[in-house]
Amino acid sequence: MTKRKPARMDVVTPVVAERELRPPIEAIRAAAFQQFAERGYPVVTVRDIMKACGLTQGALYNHFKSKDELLHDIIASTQGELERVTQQAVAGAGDDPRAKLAAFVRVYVIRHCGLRVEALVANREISWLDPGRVADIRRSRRAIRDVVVGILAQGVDSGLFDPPLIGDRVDLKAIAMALLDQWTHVSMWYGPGGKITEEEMARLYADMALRAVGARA
Amino acid sequence: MTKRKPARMDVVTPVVAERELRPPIEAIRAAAFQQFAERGYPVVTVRDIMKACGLTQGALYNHFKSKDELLHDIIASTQGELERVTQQAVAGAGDDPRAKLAAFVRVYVIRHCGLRVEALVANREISWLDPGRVADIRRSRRAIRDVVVGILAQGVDSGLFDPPLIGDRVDLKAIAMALLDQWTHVSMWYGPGGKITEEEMARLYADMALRAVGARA
DNA sequence: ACAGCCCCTGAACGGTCGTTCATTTGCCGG
DNA sequence: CCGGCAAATGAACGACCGTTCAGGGGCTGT
Repeated sequence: MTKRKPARMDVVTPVVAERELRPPIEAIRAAAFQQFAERGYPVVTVRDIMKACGLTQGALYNHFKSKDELLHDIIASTQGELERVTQQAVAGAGDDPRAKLAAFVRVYVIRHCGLRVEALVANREISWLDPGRVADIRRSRRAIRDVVVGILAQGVDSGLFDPPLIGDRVDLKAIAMALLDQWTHVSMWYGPGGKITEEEMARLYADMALRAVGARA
Repeated sequence: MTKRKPARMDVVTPVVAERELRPPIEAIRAAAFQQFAERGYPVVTVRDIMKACGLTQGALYNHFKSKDELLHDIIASTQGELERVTQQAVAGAGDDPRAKLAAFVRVYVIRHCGLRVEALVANREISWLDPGRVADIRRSRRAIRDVVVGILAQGVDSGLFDPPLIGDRVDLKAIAMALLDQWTHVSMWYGPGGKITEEEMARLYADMALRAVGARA
């Protein structure tokens, strides 16, 4: 409702107005994020996004080449940060693969509880991307999976993990996929309103994972 | 390419032509199924679906009231059958909750490996449905979850399961959700081309589930 | 043989989409 | 104070959407 003049107001920008995402490009990103998460990329129109941040349709194209580029921008930054924080968590967890796995799960699950919106967008909306643009997202996802596979492999080699077999072989990739599916999709049903805190969720999922891979007590 | 006359051909319909899904309504369902799975409900047009089964746009409305009703028809039948086969599997597994859980996982996972398309549609496309139409789908999903919760509760009561705690309480609903997420999303990455058979997948997932809930050997 | 009916056709409708663009706005350095 | 420029406007464009409907077979029962 409040008309939004281009807004320069003062040399000292009021602190309250800080939260209004001053660079319009950030406002667009934020608005698109929320709308994509709530309703899905194909049904959210450029007009929707721009109205949500007090601009008109045409202004989008001063900042992004297309609606598609906007989505890619959003997903890529989210995915990149996920890759970064998980690798960092594992690196800071010492040598024990059990601690590494627990640290990974904790960061991953908490992130998917708290940033439900981002997780949802990144996981559900990739398919709308140009084939060319989706490649680097898939690469990042494979990289994250390989971190898990690496932890599992170390655990098996050191005799600390005793994962279930397929026939007479272990398929660490399949196990990693199964676990990641489980962790990723907390974002689909966890609500901060419930009785369980994010920290409790993280612990529950870590427990289940350690049990599933047969971690020694 | 091949023009498709209304096709009645003979009293004895050739066996080869059997596979062409004679009742057009079935052809529409099948075509819609595949297209929704591959590209997603909002971007698949009525014209796409009808062209895929050799008809024109308008013919859809001889069989369905709207595109929305078509999606609901597809999802509801898939979901209903899933509910049926899982309940049946549990009922035929005897009294031991470990056997019940294993039987449930087996049916559920194999179904999601083999009917990847259906599973994908049912799980990804509900959000496009009218709010009114989605209610019974959600009910069915809750029913399936409650079957799992029931099995877990029986296992805990009988001392055969020792699931991870949240604080000092068990939250069987959260555990059931976590497991179901894991089982559901095999449809997102399992490919029949790989080295693992559906049966092996089922066994792997059952193993992981039994471990996760702390089933006694 | 003919009526009746089911079903398909394909043009048409009203809307909305992503995107473009000429025009206007308001800030900035000098 | 002014010229330049980044950025917003909002009308316009062409395409395509879901849906409707008048018209036209070919089948079936009598």
